[in-house]
Amino acid sequence: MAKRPTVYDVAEDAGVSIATVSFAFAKPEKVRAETLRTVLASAARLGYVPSANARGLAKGHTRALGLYSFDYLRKNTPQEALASPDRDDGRLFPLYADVIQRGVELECLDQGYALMLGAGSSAPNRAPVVDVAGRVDGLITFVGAAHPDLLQQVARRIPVIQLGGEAATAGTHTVLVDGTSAMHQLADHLLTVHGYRDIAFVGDASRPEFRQRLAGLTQRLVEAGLAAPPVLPGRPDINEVTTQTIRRLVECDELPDALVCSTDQEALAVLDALRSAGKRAPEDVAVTGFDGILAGRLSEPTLTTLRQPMETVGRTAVQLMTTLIDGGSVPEQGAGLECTLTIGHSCGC
Amino acid sequence: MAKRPTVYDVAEDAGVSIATVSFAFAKPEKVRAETLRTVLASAARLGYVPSANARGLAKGHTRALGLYSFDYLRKNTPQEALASPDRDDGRLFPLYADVIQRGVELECLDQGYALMLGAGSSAPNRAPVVDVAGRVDGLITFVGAAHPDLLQQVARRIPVIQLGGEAATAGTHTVLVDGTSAMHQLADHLLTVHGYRDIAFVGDASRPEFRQRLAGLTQRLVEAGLAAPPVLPGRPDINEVTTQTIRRLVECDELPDALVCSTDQEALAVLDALRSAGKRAPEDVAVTGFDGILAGRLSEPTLTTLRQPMETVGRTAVQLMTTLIDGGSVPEQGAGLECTLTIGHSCGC
DNA sequence: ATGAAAGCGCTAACAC
DNA sequence: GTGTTAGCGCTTTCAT
Repeated sequence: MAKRPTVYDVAEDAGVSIATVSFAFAKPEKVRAETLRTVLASAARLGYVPSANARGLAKGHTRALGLYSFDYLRKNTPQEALASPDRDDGRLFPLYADVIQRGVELECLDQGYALMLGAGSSAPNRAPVVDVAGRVDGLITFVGAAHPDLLQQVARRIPVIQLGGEAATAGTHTVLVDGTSAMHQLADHLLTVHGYRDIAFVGDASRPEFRQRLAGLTQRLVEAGLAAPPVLPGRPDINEVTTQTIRRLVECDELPDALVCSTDQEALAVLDALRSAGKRAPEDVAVTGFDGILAGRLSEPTLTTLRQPMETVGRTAVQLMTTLIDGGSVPEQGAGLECTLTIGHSCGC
Repeated sequence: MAKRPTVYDVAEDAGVSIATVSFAFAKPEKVRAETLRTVLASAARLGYVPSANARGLAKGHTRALGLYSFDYLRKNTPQEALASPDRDDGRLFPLYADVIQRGVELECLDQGYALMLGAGSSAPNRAPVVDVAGRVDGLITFVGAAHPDLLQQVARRIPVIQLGGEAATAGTHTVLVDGTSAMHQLADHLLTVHGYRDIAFVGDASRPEFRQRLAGLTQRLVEAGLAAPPVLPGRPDINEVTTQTIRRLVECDELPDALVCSTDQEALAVLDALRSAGKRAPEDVAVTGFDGILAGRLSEPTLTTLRQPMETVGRTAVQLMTTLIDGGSVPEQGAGLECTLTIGHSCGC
């Protein structure tokens, strides 16, 4: 890495000015063929690689998009066997966020944008979200991955799109998934097909998707003349919490007809917890998830869940972003993308 | 995105110099508490986000790594049913490269680096690999994803590490996987446990991993007094090629005892092709793969394969890279990482 | 068609 | 502790 050659080096070597070197790369047609050859030859020989930093600085944009995600979503949480022997450690893969990310990657590729990945906590202090924001023309982030204040700050500089949640931070755009109507479908299935009446909700109230999903469920239960579902604590990232919840339920012999979980990860944790508590799903209690991750189709029993159009979410975000960057305007919240009720064995079907 | 505030704006607003603003962020302890508060307040109010481009330019590095991969590996190739209903389209996921990428991502996160993703063809012309190379402190690339000449050029500027292949381009480092000894294991299994004698190899000779794997197999066959295996054309990215190959074999009634495929994707394609030709594995012919992707564990029959430590490959690359960036030195080719023989049903077990 | 020169936003000496 | 200033490497008028 001795000396990174610059335009100056190339210019000198080729016996032209730096402007010509620049043009040779940017607008080859504006340079005489002869000169062009000389310059390109020098560049190749010297091993010239243009600095995207300098270019970005000069042009005011970088042709790169940023994707910011939770760090805890990406950490490895030890899990049960089905948790992919495919991996060196225990984390389930691919998770919800992984598939969305894939959509983002693919669409960036298609649109000719580079993608900068970053992740971190949602702590309000010097967060890395600003770090990635400073490098790109637009920032896509999972709802809740970064502190709203920070995002709002970033949004004054570049377009910001939040993924998969409801409600946007001011100045920010959102790709919506219709969690409410999705839950309606599930509730209808549980109520009508299975005739369950005693239904509880398991989830982490601090997660952004929680409220909407719970609301959707509650709505249908109430419409059916039932009480709002009890909410049991669970945390997709800390199985222990879920385990405690289930143990308590089992010890008090208070298992409901069905445990509707806020996410698939949560549901899988519930399935594990039930198993170790000596109970079975769906015989002793029905269990459902939300998201439609791969692991849910491999679990025993297979998970009844609401499958989100994950890749589409990612691709849509990038499409909105490029529109925004090109000066176009898009509604702050697009129509919510639809989820698909996917029936597995865990609901009793 | 009206006006992206800069250090100048913040400085003016806070009534200090730009140097103080810079210090406030870089070395808060070198600034009087009072001043610090003022500056930070102004920055927050103005929505100041430091430009990583400018910073990178000034400091000479970016704290970002680049990962460059095949575009065709990431495109969607329509596949058979098992090809993951989890997805919006037909591509298998996660593939070999996806899991390695995950390892890279995770390790970057751990080390505090941002990750820039890029992909493209291996065409020698204005390739995007240079584009991502220009933005980062180090470039990790899949063997064969970028043209060697280009890589060599890039390597004069920043450290370059190639993934998963043998042989490095000059000036480049490599994370090796020991494909040869892996193939030995498989060959021994096929030869000893199953007693197969008539073994053929299926793969794309233009792919970098091809040679090593074929060599490993050939070696053992020859040692066992057999002829070198015939090589049948297949291309992991174009099922049609594999289909043709299998059809021809079946029509001529020349199916060998076993078809050793260069990759899992190839093996899955072979399985499909056999099925549509009315033949079955492992009854009519044994089939094996290489890589250990998820889809191979979900296929029918499950695939006997050599599982690469994919996540470890990715993490190792990042570790080498940071060592290199910090001025350390590492051997051009580390010891090859070991693969694990994973027995499925496709070999007849 | 090519060159000269003025920034782009930030960091890092070096002064004060 | 804070301000001045000279770059970092490239793009881009504006001349020539």
